[in-house]
Amino acid sequence: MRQRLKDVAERAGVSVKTVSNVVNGYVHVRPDTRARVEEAIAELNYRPNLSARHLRKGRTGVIALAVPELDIPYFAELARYVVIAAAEYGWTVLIDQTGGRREQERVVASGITDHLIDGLIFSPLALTAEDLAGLDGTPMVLLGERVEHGPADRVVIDNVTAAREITSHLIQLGRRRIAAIGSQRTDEGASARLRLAGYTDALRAAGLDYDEALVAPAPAWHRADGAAAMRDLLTSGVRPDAVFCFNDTLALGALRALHEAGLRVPEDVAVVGFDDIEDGRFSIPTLSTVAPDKEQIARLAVELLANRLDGDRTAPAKALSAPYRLELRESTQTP
Amino acid sequence: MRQRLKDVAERAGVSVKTVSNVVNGYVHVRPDTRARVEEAIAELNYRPNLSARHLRKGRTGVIALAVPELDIPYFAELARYVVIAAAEYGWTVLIDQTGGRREQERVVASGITDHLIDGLIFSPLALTAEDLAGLDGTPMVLLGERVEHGPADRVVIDNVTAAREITSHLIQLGRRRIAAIGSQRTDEGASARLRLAGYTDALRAAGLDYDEALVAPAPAWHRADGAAAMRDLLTSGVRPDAVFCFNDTLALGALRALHEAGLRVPEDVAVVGFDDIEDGRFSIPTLSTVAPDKEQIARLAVELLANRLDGDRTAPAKALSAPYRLELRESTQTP
DNA sequence: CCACGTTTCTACAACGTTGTAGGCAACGTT
DNA sequence: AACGTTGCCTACAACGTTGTAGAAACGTGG
Repeated sequence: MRQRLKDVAERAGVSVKTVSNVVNGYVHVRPDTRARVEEAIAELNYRPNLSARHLRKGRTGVIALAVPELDIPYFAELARYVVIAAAEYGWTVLIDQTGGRREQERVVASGITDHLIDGLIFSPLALTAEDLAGLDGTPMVLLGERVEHGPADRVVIDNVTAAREITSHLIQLGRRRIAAIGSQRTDEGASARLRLAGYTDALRAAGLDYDEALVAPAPAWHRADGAAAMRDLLTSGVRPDAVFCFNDTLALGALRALHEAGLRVPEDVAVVGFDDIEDGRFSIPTLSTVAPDKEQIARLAVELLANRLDGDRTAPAKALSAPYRLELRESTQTP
Repeated sequence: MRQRLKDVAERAGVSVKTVSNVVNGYVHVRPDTRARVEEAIAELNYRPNLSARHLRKGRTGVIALAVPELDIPYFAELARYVVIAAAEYGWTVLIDQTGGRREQERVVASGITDHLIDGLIFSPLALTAEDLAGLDGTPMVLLGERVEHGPADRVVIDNVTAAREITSHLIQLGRRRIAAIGSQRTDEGASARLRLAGYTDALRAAGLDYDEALVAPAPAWHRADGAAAMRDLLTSGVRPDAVFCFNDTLALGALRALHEAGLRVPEDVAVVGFDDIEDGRFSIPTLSTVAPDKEQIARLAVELLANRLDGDRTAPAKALSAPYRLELRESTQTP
């Protein structure tokens, strides 16, 4: 049977409130009283009932992180850093999987978790600004560019510049027929749109023509999609000498398809990705990529949430930018 | 401002309890009353306060999944299936990261999450049976073999047989100098010990000598450890013609090290792993592996927890076994 | 038309916690 | 000696919900 403050109080011969004061570190408790209470706590192995505490205080000490899929490495790595950053604020993180489905995302945003959580860090794939409008509820921080003019705080990275830089790197290597993998309909992929913009910027700056045949769409950004898109590019006869994949899993799929086609990377085709997931450091060849500072993204998101919780809930939404760097590895560097 | 039952009750002109009855689907409510209440609920956008509900009911509807690291693909994939399986019981899953550190695992086991969770699914790396002894608290299901004679329900797979089968596969391919990567001190790696046992079983059954020089330890089971262990094997001069890595990330690291050494897989060295993570289906070459049925593992774990919650909490601990199969891919099959 | 069971609804208490208000000593100051 | 201040502690109420007990309204069969 679980012990309550009352049980501890009886054992220590004090009032319930005094035990509560000891548990909460209230200063005005005589040392010997404190000792007696602490002894009773230890003997009964008392631990507070969080539901009751939170009912009373109005805070739960739990925040949620909602991501499309946990087994997408980027999100798993991000989740790890969010858990670590949240721990510094004494928060527990509840992780929600939306599957990237708009309906599920809407449910999460409108607070399926109800009064269980104090705040939400949210990486939406399908949600729109309208879905978010008129949310009275839980403070929220959005990750990524999916919802650009919503009412919530955001953490982003400069996708356009990053995409331009990694594409320019390919151009500096002497590549001229640079394909892109991962374009999506504008209404579904904000990241795709921004990375495509950076790609075309870089081509234009170098005086290269934009060739639509070199841009391959990908319905999702999984390995299988990357492999399929690469195969399409190879069979269509456009003969790329480099590929910019809009994320690393696409790139790993593309590497696989190039391997199956008997092409060498980077000699025949240079490949770059985006995200810097662990796999890309050990793939064959290792993968050049844009490495967003995930630790920083997580930290900023948690800080924004903390400010929102403790500060002004009606202040205008802020967008913070996290740094990134280029990680150049074997898939672009001839040994 | 958040709405309460009381607000809805006033608006609908009924008692608080009637609103509660409507919310909980109690049958004896007149249709027109029900309609009035539901209208009021919709107008006020009422959602129940879970802390209060749980304080009253003694259940929270939240279970925790504790894993060493979320960015280890095996655990990420497992987490995904646990979330899905738990959803069928109406449970939310709170994911905890222990980092595999014994202290943190002990905290989780003894209930850091306190009254917040109804039960715990736990994949311990460092915990011992003693740490678990005398836990009065939360029902728990353990994953894996780390704690073999503890007081809690468990879901396991038959590691010894699986390891024997995948090793036998290497032997059938004609390999004779089969290395193993991933051995650990017995007090830290129960999985390692069982998989090593299966490996030696297979060698013995085929009349091959067990050569200690062919068994490489790995402090952790990450890609970097696999690569380092493989390099050690190659420089030590034992010249293996096959490697059984005790998990897939080790194997991916080993593939990388073999590639760097200029050796071909599978022609020079065949490689197998364990876990069947997504990466192994797209690596170069694709990875042969033991594929535990993760969906089934998750489902069984959730079912065990459900039985424990609804049924007899003092019934003896059960251990269920989940199926697996061999996935044979390029890293053992010459084209 | 009455007795009785069923339906529909309500009042009250309780879940375990903490904020508020206040009481009682002990102390120092006038 | 009277007073205020401080330290230490307690009683009470409230957070929002639901189980229990029971009251009122309704329907049915005699």
